[in-house]
Amino acid sequence: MIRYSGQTRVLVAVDCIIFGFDGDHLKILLIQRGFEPEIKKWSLMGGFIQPEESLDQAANRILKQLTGLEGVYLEQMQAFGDPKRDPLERTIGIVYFALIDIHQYEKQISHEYHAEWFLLDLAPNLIFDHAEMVAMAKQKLRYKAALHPILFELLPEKFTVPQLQNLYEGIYGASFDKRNFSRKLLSTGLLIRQKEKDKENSKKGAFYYILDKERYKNNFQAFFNFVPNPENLIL
Amino acid sequence: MIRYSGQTRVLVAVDCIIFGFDGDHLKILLIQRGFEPEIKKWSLMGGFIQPEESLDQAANRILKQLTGLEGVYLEQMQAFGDPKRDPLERTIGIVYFALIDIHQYEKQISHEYHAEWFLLDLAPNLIFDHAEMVAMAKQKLRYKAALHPILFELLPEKFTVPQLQNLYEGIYGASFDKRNFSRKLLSTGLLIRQKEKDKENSKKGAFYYILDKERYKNNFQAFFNFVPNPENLIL
DNA sequence: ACAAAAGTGTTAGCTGTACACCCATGA
DNA sequence: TCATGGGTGTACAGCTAACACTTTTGT
Repeated sequence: MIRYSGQTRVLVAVDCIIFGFDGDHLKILLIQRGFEPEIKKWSLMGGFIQPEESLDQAANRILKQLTGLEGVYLEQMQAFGDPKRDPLERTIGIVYFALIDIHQYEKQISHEYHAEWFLLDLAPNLIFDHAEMVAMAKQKLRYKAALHPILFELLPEKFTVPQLQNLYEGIYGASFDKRNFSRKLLSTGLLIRQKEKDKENSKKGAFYYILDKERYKNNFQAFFNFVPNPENLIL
Repeated sequence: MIRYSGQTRVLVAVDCIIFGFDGDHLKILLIQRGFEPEIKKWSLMGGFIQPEESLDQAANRILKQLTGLEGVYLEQMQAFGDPKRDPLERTIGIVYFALIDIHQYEKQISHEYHAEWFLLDLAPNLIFDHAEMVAMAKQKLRYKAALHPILFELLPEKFTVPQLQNLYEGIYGASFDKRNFSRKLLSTGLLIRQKEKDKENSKKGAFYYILDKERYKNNFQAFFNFVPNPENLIL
């Protein structure tokens, strides 16, 4: 087979930043690396790209290996290519970030990787440049969530407005007026109120809502303004 | 040297989408590919990553090779990794997009690559998946320019408000009210009016402005709303 | 009865947008 | 003097944000 001559070939790894929300805090799922170098240190879940798979396929495969989940929100973020980022051998790292329902994950967890959820702001030291990747993903999530309705991906199918508000408040480290929040949210027309209430978090109970998937798809690219005074936030 | 065993190494190419604005239309700079496969076909400017350079360095090198320019706006966009995207050998393509002042380029052009500017919507057929890359870059540019003041990068140091409005109108294929446009723009405080006027495009002449670089840096991450009715645009 | 969280309505200020006229100049 | 493009002000509508009270129910 003819190939390009005189060029260096390198490893390409796909790393996944997996976000989850436990009801109070935003978390990321980390694993203990199973091979040298840096064995046993905390790391993002990743893997080398295989000969016959695309980048998206690799990311989905890696996510499934760890969480058992398929069809979740997964987006390519950025490629990292410092020549020294992996001390053993040059590796280009292509980072994806995923938003999953943390409770779904708990049902299907694979224990093979010694994975653990960490509070986003209290994560342990990570190998290589993974901390930089996580920092960028956090920025990106804030940025994107301010404009597009992606945070639903972190919640179960049925969720309440106060839960969603908690999530936004957690992500932006700010508190929003609940009347304005609820009005803005419901005015998108993306939510369908259910008959049942969530009685776990209050005596009165809060109505469950589900996403109107059709409208969600159609409205995804529209600009929203889910965060009051976005110019005051550090993105 | 110890290496990761049993893994496939692949080529990594960096491809640059170079945008320019001729005063009326948004254009991209394409080259005629100089080697097989697909020799002589139109292509983005690209090159394989070298052993000791980072991705950003590679992109800057490639941009400089073609245009002679340094220090221009350059942003990593997306990695493309379909296993069959290059028929000769598997190659991961990492795409950057650059915004340059087309007139600067003309001063420093390298003729080595048979480069030509094409109207964005009338570009020729491109090799591999380059057309997909360009389509994505166009979307991304529209998206980003609606929120951040990046289009200055396409203009000379001194520019007029009508020029800038032309640029926005070209990019969004829409026409904006000049009173509202000018007010919105000047209210950002990013522009400093000069004493001279551009007399080339009108008898009365239009004041030149320059960017307040300090404020530009500080305000870059703030949200703007440069495009009226953004929800009507297809991004 | 009381504590705790859910749910809802009004107003004032601001921002976005529509719209029309005068100005400066070269031909 | 006229045609061309540059520059500006105002008014209305819609949105954002600030703000407080009632409802429900478990204990």
